[in-house]
Amino acid sequence: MSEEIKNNDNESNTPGNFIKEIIDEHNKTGRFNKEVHTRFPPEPNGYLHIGHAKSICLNFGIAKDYNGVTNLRFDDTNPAKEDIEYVNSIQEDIKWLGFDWEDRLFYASDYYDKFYEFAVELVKKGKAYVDSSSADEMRKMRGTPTEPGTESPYRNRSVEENLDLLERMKAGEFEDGAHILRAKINMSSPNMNMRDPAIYRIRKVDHHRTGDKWCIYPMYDFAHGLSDSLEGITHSICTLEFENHRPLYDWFLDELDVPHHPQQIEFARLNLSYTIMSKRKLLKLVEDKYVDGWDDPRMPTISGLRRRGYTPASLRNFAEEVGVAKRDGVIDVARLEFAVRNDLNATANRVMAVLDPVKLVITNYPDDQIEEMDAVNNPEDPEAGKRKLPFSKELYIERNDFMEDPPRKFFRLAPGREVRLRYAYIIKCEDVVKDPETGEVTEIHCTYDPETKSGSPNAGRKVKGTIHWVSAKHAFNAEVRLYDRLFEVSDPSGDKEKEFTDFINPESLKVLDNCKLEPGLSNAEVGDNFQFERLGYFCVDSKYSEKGKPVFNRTVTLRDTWAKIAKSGK
RNA sequence: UGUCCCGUGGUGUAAUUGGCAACACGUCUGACUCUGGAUCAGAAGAGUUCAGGUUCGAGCCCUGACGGGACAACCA
Repeated sequence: MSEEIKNNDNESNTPGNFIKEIIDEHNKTGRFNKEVHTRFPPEPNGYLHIGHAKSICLNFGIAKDYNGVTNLRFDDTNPAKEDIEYVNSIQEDIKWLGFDWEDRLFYASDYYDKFYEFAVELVKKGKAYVDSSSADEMRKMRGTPTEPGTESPYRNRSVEENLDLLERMKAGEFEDGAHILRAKINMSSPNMNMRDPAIYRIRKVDHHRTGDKWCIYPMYDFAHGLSDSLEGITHSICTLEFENHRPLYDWFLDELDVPHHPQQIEFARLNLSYTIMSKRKLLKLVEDKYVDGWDDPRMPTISGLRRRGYTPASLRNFAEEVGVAKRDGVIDVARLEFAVRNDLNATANRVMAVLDPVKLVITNYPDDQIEEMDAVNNPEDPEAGKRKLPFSKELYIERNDFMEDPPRKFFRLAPGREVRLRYAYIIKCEDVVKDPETGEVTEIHCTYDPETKSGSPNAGRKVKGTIHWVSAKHAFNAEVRLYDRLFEVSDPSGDKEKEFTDFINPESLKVLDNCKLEPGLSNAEVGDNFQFERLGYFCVDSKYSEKGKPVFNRTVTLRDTWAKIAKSGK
């Protein structure tokens, strides 16, 4: 009996954060007499990344917490940078993440007519003017953060003249940059954003939605708050760098005759160690071919993470775990890796895969005998059932599961030692065959103990190690791609002397083309996730796989305490 | 030399709105184990940037310092 938790209907019941405090306060005072309404407002100028995922989870999550709704709105006010390709990929990524904007898909460009009317209203109120200074002149007149700006010589044009000029700007009479519409606020404001910011600029380019209808386009600061207002957004959540823009956001809504004034709230964007998030830099990685496109499995893009094998749930849980605050910080990628492991551990079927094979011969096993061994698909999930694994005299095992001269704490195979072959027998290493030239081990000869078959009554004998294997004659040969962190330093942008590309991890991708997998894996399909026992989680690559010939990507390794011991040298 | 924001274990978030700091990741033990995975049990680790003040009592309020960040696109 624990029904003591009291809950206001309009109060959240998930862990607190500063945004919820603000919303709770609004609900208490009745600032908005409507449900919580948020929006996710990407500019369609690139692919979404894990940082956007945080924002998506936040916006949709907060709304859901309060029984509200969320819009998807493309902030498409700069046609020069935007493209339909991005509006499509963005929608795909949000859906894949598991969020639904239902019928609330909007574009800032839907409001271009209204924006123009608002601009006219501003001009008529004497709150905006057309400036004919060049961009360069304007920059000089803007001053610096510590010095006030100076007023433009065009600042006091009459309303009539401004109206006329604005109309002719719209009509296409002027070239790009000839004139610009500015808000008339305060050139000596300590907040640079208030020094007569631009509202409309001339851009004679086609827009991916409105075509050539417009040649003047609104600026973000003008368009964003108005879009929010028109859509009835209550809480407009954005990142910290817009903090100084809030007075301007509010100014437009105060000056203009709008029915509704949303609250802008800023939070700290996601920073991940060993990861780059800047769109410009991600673009460089793609353009200069450091990676294999926006969806390269090493990219922090949602499409990259998807191809890497990350699940939507793992990303959502990650976003939930890292929380939200105003303090800027860096999240360790290890947490993202934890999130996938955690999800995949519960859901991914286990399979046997030998990535770096060396042949193992069981000398006392009958030449042509084949046994079917029972293997559990997922010990975490009884529903997942069992499967049969063919076992025979010649097997492949992982090269690094054998050492001729093992260090302390090495529990695996070595001359004279016993290990268990998972789901099969205990074997003992009797001999090693080497290439006379290179000295490389080419075959390991073992004997098996027939009494120790997995599942049999006498199987109980304990040995120190268990290793995985694949029957040589049944093995499915496949390509496996081992991905690791793209950068070898925690903060690739932290060194002023060097380019971030100087820190690319040369081992971030290893392609292995002679991997021996259990036969059933030949049927694996895109979207399947597996745990290769003792190695890590792998998925079927969506780009290089062919029917019947899947290529596998390593999503993340298993936690590996042996690697840690080996590395520490003890 | 301006304005705004931020400052809690290694990292990230909490702290019933003023009642002697909790959770997660990471780290380290140990148990268990046919995955050196998972699981289980436990440990170490902050007295909340600093200094004053208000208060019976401050991480929460006030003042000042210090530290970090944002702002000078006709980008978003």
